[in-house]
Amino acid sequence: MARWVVTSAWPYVNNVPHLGNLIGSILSADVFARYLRLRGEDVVFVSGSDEHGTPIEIEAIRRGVEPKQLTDQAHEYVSKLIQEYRISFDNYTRTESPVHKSFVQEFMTKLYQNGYIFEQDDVLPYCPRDGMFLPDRFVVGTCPYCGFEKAYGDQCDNCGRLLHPSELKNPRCAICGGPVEFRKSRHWFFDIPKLQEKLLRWLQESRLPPNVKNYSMNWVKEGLKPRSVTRDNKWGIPAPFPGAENKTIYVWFEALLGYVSATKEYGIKEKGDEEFWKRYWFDSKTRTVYFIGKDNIPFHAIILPAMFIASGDPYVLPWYISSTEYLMYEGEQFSKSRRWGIWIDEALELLPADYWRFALIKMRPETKDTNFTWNEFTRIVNSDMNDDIGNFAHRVLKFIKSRFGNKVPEPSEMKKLDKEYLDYILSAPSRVGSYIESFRFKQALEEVVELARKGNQYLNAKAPWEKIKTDPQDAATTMYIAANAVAKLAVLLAPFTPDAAERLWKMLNMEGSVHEPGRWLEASKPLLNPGHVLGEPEPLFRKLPNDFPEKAHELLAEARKRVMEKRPPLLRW
RNA sequence: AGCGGGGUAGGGUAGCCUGGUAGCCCGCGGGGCUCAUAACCCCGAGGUCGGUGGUUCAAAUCCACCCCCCGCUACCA
Repeated sequence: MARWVVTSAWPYVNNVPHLGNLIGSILSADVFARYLRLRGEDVVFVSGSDEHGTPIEIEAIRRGVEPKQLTDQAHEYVSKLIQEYRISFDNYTRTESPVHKSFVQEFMTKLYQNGYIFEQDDVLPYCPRDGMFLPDRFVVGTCPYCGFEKAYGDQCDNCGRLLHPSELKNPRCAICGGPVEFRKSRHWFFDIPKLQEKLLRWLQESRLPPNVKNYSMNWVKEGLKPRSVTRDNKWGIPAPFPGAENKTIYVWFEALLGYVSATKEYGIKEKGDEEFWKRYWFDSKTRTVYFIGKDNIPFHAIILPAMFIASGDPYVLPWYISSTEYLMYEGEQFSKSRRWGIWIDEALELLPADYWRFALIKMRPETKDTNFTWNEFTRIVNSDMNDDIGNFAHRVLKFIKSRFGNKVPEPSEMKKLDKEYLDYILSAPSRVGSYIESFRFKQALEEVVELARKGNQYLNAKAPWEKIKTDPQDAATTMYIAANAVAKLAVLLAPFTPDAAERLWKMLNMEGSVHEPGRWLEASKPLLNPGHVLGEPEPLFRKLPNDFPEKAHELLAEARKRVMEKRPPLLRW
C-alpha cells in the first residue's frame, strides 16, 4: 500500500474563495482524498490559507487595519466554510502558523547553505507616499506603445504588450495614485538555472499529465532565469539570509512549502511526532498529488521540484499534478471587482453543500474552460442527481417497505437480466475507481449516475409491481438486486456527496459510517443480505423549481445581502 | 507576438493518442408504465465533427495552413 499526500492549492485569503476556486483545487482534491481513504489507503490531505504578500497588505491598508487582523478573520471564516463543504482536510492551516514560518526559514537557509541563493541589486518601483516597494502589477501609467493611460507595470491591457514598469510614461502608484520613483534594493535570488538539467530529466521521466509535462518542459528548455525569493514587504516571513534583515520571503516560495509544513504540523498536533512528516515526504514510495488551476503549473512542476532538489533532502518530487482549466460564470470569468460570479458562502445560502459538490464535479473543467450556467446547474441537480439517483433509491426502498415488510427479499433463480445487472453493480466500484484514479472525476460521477439509470431500466423491464401478483419469487429476486444497487450507490456517492451518501447509508440501516476506511473494497460484493431490515425511506434530494434558472440571479442577490451580514467585517464588500 | 489547451445536433459532453461513414445526457415529438419525488421506461427527429487543402481504399481521428475562444509568458497570487 502506498502512502499519499494529497494537496490543494492554498486559497489566497484577501477574499472569500469562489466556486471556481472550489472546484479547481479544494473540492477536486477532496474527492480524491476521500476515495483513497475509502480504499483503505494511507492519506494525508493538507492545505491552508495563503495570507502574505502585497495584495493583502494593501487590502489591510485600505481598511485601516493590520494585515494580521484581516487574515485572522479570513482564515477563521474560510476554515468554517471548508468544513461546511465537507472538505476532509487532515490539516487546513495557514502561512502564519509558527510551524510554517520556522519551517520556511530553515528550508531557505538550506538553499542558501547549498549555494543556490545569490545576492544582487535591483532597481524597483517605490511609492514614497505609501513608503513601500511596489510589485510591477501595482504600478499604473501610460503605455509607451499604444498610449493607453491605464496600463499596468507588467502588461498593457489595451494592446497586450508585456512591459517593464520603468517603460511606463508617468508611472503612478496603483494604491494611492501618487508618483512612483525607482530605487535600488538588494535581493536574494534562487539560482534555478543550475538545476535546469536535473529538472528536465525529471520532467521527462515523470508521469505527469501531458498538458503539465509539455508545458513545463518547454519552459525549462527555453532557459530558466534566477528568481528573486525576497521582497521588501513587511508582511511576510522574515528572510533568514545574512544581511536580509528587512526582507521577507516571496509568498510563492513559502506558500509552496506549506504543503510540507502543513504535514509537519499535522504530525505534531495529531500524532505528537516531530518527525512524522518525513515518513511521507522523504519516502520515495510516497505519492504526492497536487490539485491546482491551470495558472499554477510552473510553480508546481518547476519551482517546487527545483526547491526540493536544491534542499539536498530526499524529498519525493510531484507524482501527479491535476490541473484544471477555468470555471466561467455565465460566459465570463469570475471577477471580484465586478462582483461577477458566485462565492462559496453565497452558494450555501441557496442550497446545501452536496448540491454544489455534485453539480461542480459534473462541470469540472477537465479539458477546457467550462461555463457555469443556471440552466445547466438546474439540469444536473434535477435530472442527474434527483431524478436518476434520488428517485431510483426512493422507488426501490418504498417498494420493499410496502411489499416486503421493509426486509431485503430472498433472491431465487437469476435470469439473464438479473445476472447482467448484478454483474454491472458489482463491477461498478472498479469502474468508477479507475476513472477517479485517472483523474477523470466528471466521468467517474457520470458512471455513478449510470448505475442508477441502468437500475431504472432494470426495474421497468422486470416490473416487480406486476410480478408480485403473478411470480412473487421473481419480484423478490429483482428487489434483492435493486436493494443492493442502492447500497452500492451509497458507497459510490461517498467521495462526491458525503452527506447524502451517509443519509442513504442510514436509510438502509447499515452499521457504522459509509465513510469508514475500506468501504470501497467491500463494495465489490453484495452489501445487503436477505432478511436485513431497512430503515425509514425518505427522498434523498429535493428538486429545484422549474423557474429556478430565471430566478437565480434574484435569489443570488438576496443571498449576497444575507451573506454580507454573516461575513466578518473585514471581508465585506 | 511566443507557448499551451479548446472549437463535435438547440444546450452540455464522449470519441482523437492506437484512422473504418458519430455515442451519451438535457431539451423537443410520439408511445408505455403506475413501484417512485409531475418521477421512470421505449421509439423518433435533429450533426457534411471551426474553415481550407493534403495523406489514405477509408479522416472527427494523421499532416499543413487559416479563423475563433481561454490561459500562461517568470514581480498579482
